[in-house]
Amino acid sequence: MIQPSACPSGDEKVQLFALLLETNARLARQLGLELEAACGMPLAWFEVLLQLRQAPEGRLKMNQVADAIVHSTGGTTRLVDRLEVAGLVERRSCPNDRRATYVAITPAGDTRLDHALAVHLDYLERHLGARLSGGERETLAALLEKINTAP
Amino acid sequence: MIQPSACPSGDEKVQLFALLLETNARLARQLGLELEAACGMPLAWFEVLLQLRQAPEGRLKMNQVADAIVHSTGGTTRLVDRLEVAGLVERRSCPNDRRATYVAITPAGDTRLDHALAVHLDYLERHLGARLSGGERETLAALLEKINTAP
DNA sequence: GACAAGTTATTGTAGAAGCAAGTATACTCG
DNA sequence: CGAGTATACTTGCTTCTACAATAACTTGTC
Repeated sequence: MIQPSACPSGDEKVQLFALLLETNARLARQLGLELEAACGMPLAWFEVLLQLRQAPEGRLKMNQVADAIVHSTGGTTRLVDRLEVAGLVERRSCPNDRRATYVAITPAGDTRLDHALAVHLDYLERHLGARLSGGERETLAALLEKINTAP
Repeated sequence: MIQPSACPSGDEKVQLFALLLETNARLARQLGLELEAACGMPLAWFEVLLQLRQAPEGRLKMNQVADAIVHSTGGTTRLVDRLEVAGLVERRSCPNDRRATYVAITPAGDTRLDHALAVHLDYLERHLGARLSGGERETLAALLEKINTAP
């Protein structure tokens, strides 16, 4: 034990949190670099496209995108702007609610996402697949889900 | 299953990765807000101070700080600049290697860190403590360690 | 000892994200 | 119906971070 018990910086939860932060940062950084190098696509773009593909009809409202990727709405507006300029995504008006706008993945976006997914899967195989068994990955997913449940 | 098997976006590892990203982003954002509100301290400052306290003699070299918090060295230079202006940290020359500079936590930094840790522990109790058992936290930590091991 | 190659930190510049304010649309209730 | 409130997005501004180039120093080799 590095720190005496009077000092809470050695607390088990503190360590766990720090570990989570670090693991995530390393994975995200590495994947981001590989994605950028291989596809010219920032990780944030990939996240958006993936969320759109998984959504019913391949589209989400702006605020749903923001929530899914945990960005502010302002940041999401600009992010979608860039994706739209790149032609990977398009805005569509929402007939029921004229305040809202849908973000839909385009065919070009679909193609680019396939390419990015190939890179991503290769990356995951090397990092998650090689280091964790299938059972371990399931366990990890279950634990993260538990943390992620709304308060 | 939402997507047919031909589409790898539903792949188990892809989902796991997305979940990791999301969980981390939510926790970091929430903690960052609470820390900022209660202590006027950004999460990045907290991370640096915590790493310094845990280091032997309460100091690290710049590049060790950068690695520990997963920042670029350029970004770390500026981050330490701000911490130094705030008086929470100080730079010290390294006698053995005059290229390197130590970053050491100051008494003021120690005090602020204690305050921030109180907020942090309260936060962790609510989010990790309440949602995961001690055994689950251990398991999670072990799995993250496995991922985190260098290639 | 001196040159080459590698390491460590800083700086210039650009891009991305957040917050807060602003605009437009929808909902609620008297 | 109309005033007031809530929601959805955008925009202005600021801050933070990364990348690349640079400067200072160390190490290895001849």
